[in-house]
Amino acid sequence: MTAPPGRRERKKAATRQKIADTALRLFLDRGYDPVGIRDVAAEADVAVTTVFSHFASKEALVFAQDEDFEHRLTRAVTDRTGEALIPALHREIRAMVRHCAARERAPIQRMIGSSPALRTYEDSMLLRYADSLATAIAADPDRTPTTCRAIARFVIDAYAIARDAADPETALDELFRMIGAAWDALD
Amino acid sequence: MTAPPGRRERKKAATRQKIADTALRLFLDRGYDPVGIRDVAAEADVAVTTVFSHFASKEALVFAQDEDFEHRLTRAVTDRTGEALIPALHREIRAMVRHCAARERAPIQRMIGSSPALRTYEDSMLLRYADSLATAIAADPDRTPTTCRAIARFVIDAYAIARDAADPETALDELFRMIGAAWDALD
DNA sequence: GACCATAGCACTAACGGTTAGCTTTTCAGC
DNA sequence: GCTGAAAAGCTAACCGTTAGTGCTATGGTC
Repeated sequence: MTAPPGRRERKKAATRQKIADTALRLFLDRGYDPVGIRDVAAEADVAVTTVFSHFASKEALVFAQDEDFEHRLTRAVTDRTGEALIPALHREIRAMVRHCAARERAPIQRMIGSSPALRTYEDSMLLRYADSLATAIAADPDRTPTTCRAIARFVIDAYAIARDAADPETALDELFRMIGAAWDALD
Repeated sequence: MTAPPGRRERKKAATRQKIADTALRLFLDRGYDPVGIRDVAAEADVAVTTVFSHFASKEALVFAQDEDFEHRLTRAVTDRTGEALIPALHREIRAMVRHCAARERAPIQRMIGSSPALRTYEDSMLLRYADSLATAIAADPDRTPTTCRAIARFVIDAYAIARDAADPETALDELFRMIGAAWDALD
């Protein structure tokens, strides 16, 4: 994908990574709210403006690694060969749920759950994913825009609900049974 | 409900109303972003801290009137006598969509639509409504928590999607056909 | 190898939403 | 009227975020 990264881009990526790592370390160590942007910048040895040139907001620092979720979701729709839409999405969402339930993610999830700002940010992030997903689904000309938006949001809902459930995978199966029924009701 | 309001509470309510009215007037007049909290406070002739003692944030000023939506939704579930769940919710959401599509609301909707901060705030507000609604639905012991949360979020999705559709009422009918199918799939 | 356009970063200073700390006013009940 | 508490006020700050400006290193071009 990136044949000759070039020194400049490598340095840029390194700076970005250093900022993200430092921020996550400080957040997990002292808590999200008590650590200020100025603290992160000082610890990463960059200027405050540099932090904001790499990340749009303080909350974005926490979700720096989750940015490919959006692409994975849309590719799960566009790249499928013959497979039906709902099962493909089911599979992808299951992988995402598993990834977030990994043991190493537990402290991060706890931090997100205990900060209203982070929760709100994640919710709006997921809504943006739903919009992208709806666009991808709408490539099928048989479905109305309303239907596509609905399925997209239902799928995102399923992710959010299953992740917080006691038994995520079982809950996800149940949720996708509902989504499948909703999808099939459009004849 | 509130037998003797009392002078103190009347004055408090009046102050709150004055702040909300002033804010909405200034926002619609000069735009949401350009008008600061200090402008609103000065124009309403109160202190900045008084504004924040009545409203949790600047965005909340815009949605001061929509606070009974949450109660209307939960009551639509708890107060129904024999009526099935989904039709009752369909009726209530239709009323809410109609209310928001009223001619007098157009400038406000336009303002909300053109401000990312307001859009995000409304989205998180709707998610809170979904949580309340899920709790109300969960009063029926036959349904799992996961199912209740799913239906609640689907219903809120339907509201959000229908409101932005070209033909809101037709879209809402289609969306509730999907929700009904999802609901019936749980046997 | 020298030259230049540009991207990345730094620094200062500010803006705007939000809150803390504390005083003053206003109402309700005795 | 007196008192305790709620409401409102004032000041001053905190913190995320941005504008403005300039410096430096890098990559492409001659």
